This record gives sequence, C-alpha cells and structure tokens, in this order.
Amino acid sequence: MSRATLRDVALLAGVSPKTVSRVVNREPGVTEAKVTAVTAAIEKLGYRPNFTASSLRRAGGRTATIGVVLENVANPFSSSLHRAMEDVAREHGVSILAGSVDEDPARERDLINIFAGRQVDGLVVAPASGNQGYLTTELLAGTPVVFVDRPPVGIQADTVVIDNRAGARRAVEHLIAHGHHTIGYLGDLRSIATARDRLQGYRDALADQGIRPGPVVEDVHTEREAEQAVHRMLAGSRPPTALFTAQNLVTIGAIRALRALRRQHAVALVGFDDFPLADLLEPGVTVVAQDPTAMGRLAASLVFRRLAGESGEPAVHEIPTRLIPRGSGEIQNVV
Amino acid sequence: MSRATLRDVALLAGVSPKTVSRVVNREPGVTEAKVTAVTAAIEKLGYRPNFTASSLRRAGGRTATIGVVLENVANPFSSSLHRAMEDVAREHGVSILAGSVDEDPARERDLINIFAGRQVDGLVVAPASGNQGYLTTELLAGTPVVFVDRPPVGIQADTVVIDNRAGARRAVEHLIAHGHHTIGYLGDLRSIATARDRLQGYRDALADQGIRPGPVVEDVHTEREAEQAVHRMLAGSRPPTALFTAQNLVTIGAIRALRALRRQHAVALVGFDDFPLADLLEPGVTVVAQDPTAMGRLAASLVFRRLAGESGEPAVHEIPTRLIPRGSGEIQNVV
DNA sequence: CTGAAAGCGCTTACAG
DNA sequence: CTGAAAGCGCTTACAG
Repeated sequence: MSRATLRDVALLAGVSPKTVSRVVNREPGVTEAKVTAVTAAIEKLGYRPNFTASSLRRAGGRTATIGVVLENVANPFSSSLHRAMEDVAREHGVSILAGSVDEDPARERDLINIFAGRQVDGLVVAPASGNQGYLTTELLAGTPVVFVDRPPVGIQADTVVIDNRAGARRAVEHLIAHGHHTIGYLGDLRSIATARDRLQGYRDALADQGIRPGPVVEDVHTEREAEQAVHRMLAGSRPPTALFTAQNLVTIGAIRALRALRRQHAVALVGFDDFPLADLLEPGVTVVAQDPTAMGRLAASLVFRRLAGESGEPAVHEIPTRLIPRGSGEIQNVV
Repeated sequence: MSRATLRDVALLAGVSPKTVSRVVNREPGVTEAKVTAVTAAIEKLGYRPNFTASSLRRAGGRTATIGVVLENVANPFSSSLHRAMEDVAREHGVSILAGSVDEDPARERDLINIFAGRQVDGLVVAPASGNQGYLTTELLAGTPVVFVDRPPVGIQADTVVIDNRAGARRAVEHLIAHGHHTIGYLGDLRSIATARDRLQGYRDALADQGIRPGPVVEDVHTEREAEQAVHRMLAGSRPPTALFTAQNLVTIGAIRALRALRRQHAVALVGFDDFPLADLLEPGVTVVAQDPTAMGRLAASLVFRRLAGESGEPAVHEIPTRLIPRGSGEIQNVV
C-alpha cells in the first residue's frame, strides 16, 4: 500500500542498500547479475526514489527546484515569464514552484519563506511594492535571487527589467509626431516603481518639445477604473486628442470607454504592454511591447549562472522595448 | 555563509535540539526563558527550518506540495486552471509545482515522475493524448490523482471535465436556429478526446435536424493552420455560411481569415472556449465558454478531499458550459 | 565489486 | 518541562 523504499528493494533483491543506490544512480561497477536483480525488484515494488531524501544527504544539497514569485500566474505577462523560465529550468533538470503575489507585500514574503523552507536552489521574484531587504538572509546563505520586471528595494541583486522610462517616452514621442499636443496619461498605482518611471517618461517627452502635460490620472489599477477615468477625462475641461495608457488593463479599459463614446477612430492611443489580439481590434492597438519571454529566459539563466559559481557584482539588465504601430497610435490630430 | 541548522540554534541557545524544535513548531510547555533564548538565536543566525527534512520524519510524511501538470502554463486556459488551484491550495497551506506538457505524452510522464520523486501529496493532471495507466502506481501508493480538462485513458480516477459533446451541440444548434444549413467544422487534433467529442456534438446537432454535415476539417492545431483551412473552405465547392470552430486558437485563426476576406460580418461563427477580448472584436465573438476557474477549484478540492481521507469510487464531474452570444453567432443566413 | 557505519536536518517515542 | 536515542530515506566516506 505504502510506497516502497530503497531498503525494501535491497531486501527483495538480496543486496545492500548501497548497491541499490548505485543502480538507481547508474553508477558504474555493479555486476550485471545484481543490476538485473535490483531492476526486477524495483519494477516489482513500483519503487520510485525519494529525491527529497537524497538531496538532504547529497553533497551541495541541491533540490533541483527553483521558486518563482509572480504577480499572478494567470495574467498573460506573468505566465509568459513563467513559461520562459520553465523552459530554461528544464534544460537544467530543474522544476519550478510558482506562486502569485497579487501586489501584496505580505504575500510576497510568505511565498518566499515557504519556498526557502522547501530548500529551493534559487529564486526569481517579480516584487510587489515595499522592501525586499529581508532577502539578504537568502543571498548571504548563498541562494541566488534574481528580480524580474521590477527592481528590488533595500537590496542589491541581479535584476532584469525593461527601460520603462525610455519606452514611455518613445510612446509619447510617437503621439507628438502625429500632431498631438494634448495627451492624456493614465497609469497604475503610484506605489509601483515601473508606473512612476512610465509617468516620468511621459513627462520627459513632453518637456523635450516644450509641450504642456495633458490630464494625468494615476492609481488606475483595474479595467473598470480606467474606463471611468477616460470618460471623465474626455468630458473634462481640456479633453485630450490622444491617450498614453501605461499598462495592459488600463489600455483595455480605455478602449472600452472610447468604444462606448464612438471615439476609437478619433482619439489616438498608445498602450504600454502588448496583449493578445491587439492587432485584431479596430483600430489595431499601437503598443510599446515588452518581451516577457526574453526577460524570463534571462532571469532564469542568471539564477543558473550563479548556481554554476559565477561571482561578481549583481547587475541590472535592461531589455529593450519595441513600439508596434497598428493603427490607434497613428491617428493624426486634425487642427 | 551556509545556512544555519536547528542544531546550530540549539548550541547557541544552550538547549537541546528537541527544545528548538518545540519552539519552532509552537508546541506548548517550554519555559518562557528558553523560548526567548531560542528565538534570539534563531534571529541571530537567520535560521529557517528545513521543511523538507522535517517532512521526511514527520508522521504521514506530507510535503504540503501538489504537482500540477498542464498543457502549457502560459496559455490562458491552463493558467486560469493553475491560478484557481493555487487559491485552493493556499487555503490548505500547500504549494504548487507546475509544469507544461505541450501535448507530448513522454513529457507528461517525465513531469509526473519528477513530481512524484519530490514526494508531492497529490497530482492534478491535464493529460496529453496517450495512456495514463502508469499512474496506477501512484494511486496504489495512496497519492491522490485528479484529471482535469480531459479524461484519462487506462485508469480510473477523479476527473473534472466539461460536457464537450453537449457544448458543441449547443453551438451548432445556435447556428441552425439562425438559418444556417451549411455549417463548416474546424477542430483540433483527432488524437485529443475532447476534439473528438466536439466533432460528435456537431454531428449530433445536424443529424437531429436532418441537415447534411458541411465541410469538416480536423487536425487543425495552430492559428495559422486554421487560417489556411478557412481560406480553402470558403473557396471550396460548398462554401459554408457559418463556422463552428472547436478550439481557441482555431477560432482566432478563423477570424483572421474572415477578416482578410472581409467576410466577418457575412459568415456566422461560434467558437468553443472563451478568450480575452472576444467581446471587443467586431463583430463580438459568440462562444461556448468553459469555466476554468470552477474546474481548477473543483479539481484541487478533490485532491484535498482525498487527502482528508474521503474514500469511495472515483467520479467524473462535468462542469456545464455556457453559450455567450456576442454577435458573430447571430449573423442570419440570408436565403 | 560490495557493503557496514555514519550522517543530512529534522521529528518521534520515550524516559526522567 | 527537557533531552538522549533512534530513525525518516537516502548518500558519503571508508574498508575490504
């Protein structure tokens, strides 16, 4: 009923536990007769080695598991990161423990404690807001920690981010180039570093051209809030002719609002973050795209490089963004 | 440098390992003075209990981890399942090891072996095609296994599926009700059980009304293939006035083809599986929607019920589908 | 080529 | 209230 152990196999095969261990780990130098006997016993008992127990004793004590802390495993950005890391991990024979933080710093800390308690060999963390200084313990204990999507606060570690400020600037320059002078900004929670950077990029682009900032709404976190914010913005005293929506869900909410007002072909829009089917909407949605696959692969690779013994100062890696024109961002301002 | 152990804490606090264990596990009956000393030592050394080691010895030997084998953690359906299971698991203090199979039976088996080797307390598997009989070992060893999305082959176990045949039938009846008599079918690999069921539902609906089946194309697995198949179908000798696309990516590929031909407002379409932004396309895409959140929650719950000792025969649970009219499925056939 | 002893970090089952 | 001994399932470090 209960699971067979290495000892059970040894007893049945009439050999010592150590010999079973040799067969299981394909160590050379075991008589063919014993290999056969052990193999038969393993088969008969349905024996599966307890990897957890072996890693407890094995030199190095690696568990061949890394912990991945994401915003939400179900959102397209997080899940693309996740998949990219899985592919890299798999090349190294490593499994992934994943969890969702939902922007909750306490949850982030809980997850990391849980993963650390399970002796993960490394961690990749897309941090919520707040401070990640508590991870110093891990780093000192030699567990590689890599941050992805957002830089950590209160700790120095390898980090993979995009250049949010430059990407946002690029988006707004694109709108300016199409004749817009009143460009509205809608962005995520100001507690999020990337949201602050994107707002800064928006301001940079306008300041550069001596253009006065348009209406700015921060702390927009859901589709619904974005929709309402756009309704208010367009009904306001200085309605923008173009919008820069600094996050995925915000972009979609804004599109819903423009649709409801039948202004989707009149008000230009560039969104930050690509999303599925953006090209199938009418107009197609112009975005500044991140490359979550590249980010995930690099983040996981950095963990493995550190595990392979690479030393040196932690570095911040910036993955470039790409502006993808699809229609909505190329709507000209008619004066 | 290296991680402190329970023994290190005991030494520093001047107590026995057992006492440290008591404090860590909040067992009652330890002098306050010793609790203080141990707590201080834990703090000083940055000690974190090795949960893996404790589960090795602990009665029951549970690892508070379940393994989740999905088609692809990055696809919206899989990742919604994943998130729903995470939420249930979290209520039980359990973490999730997740992996992607990509329709590869060998990969499925590998993943399950890896998870079993890590002593997961239970498994949720969205099986690839092929046979899952090899899981009998797990079941016999007392590890709960629950299948989700697709029924297993070669083994009896708790299963959570939708009624694919009824859902497909519903979709096609909807098209018939809008006057269509030539309804094309495009479906996924015939090696996939759900794809076969959906084709059967399509046939049921037509047979019921004495309508001759329209053009049928199976083994369409990618967006690109779907796009090409629709082009061929509409250029064929018996062009359909409506399409039933039996899977997510197939639906999207079909929409691309209709767009390219400017027939999206002329040819009716109902898709199986909902997808993000389906309501924002023009026309909105009518779908038969599954409820991955309900499926994931139920699947995870079944694992925990078994872990809690629930016995009884394994059961197949069918989650109902829902037809969501959004425009594309309500295009009337003009005769 | 093979195995007996010790130990990974922790908990169980006792004894005091 | 506290701790010494044994053991979870495996591997290391030896010895033969």
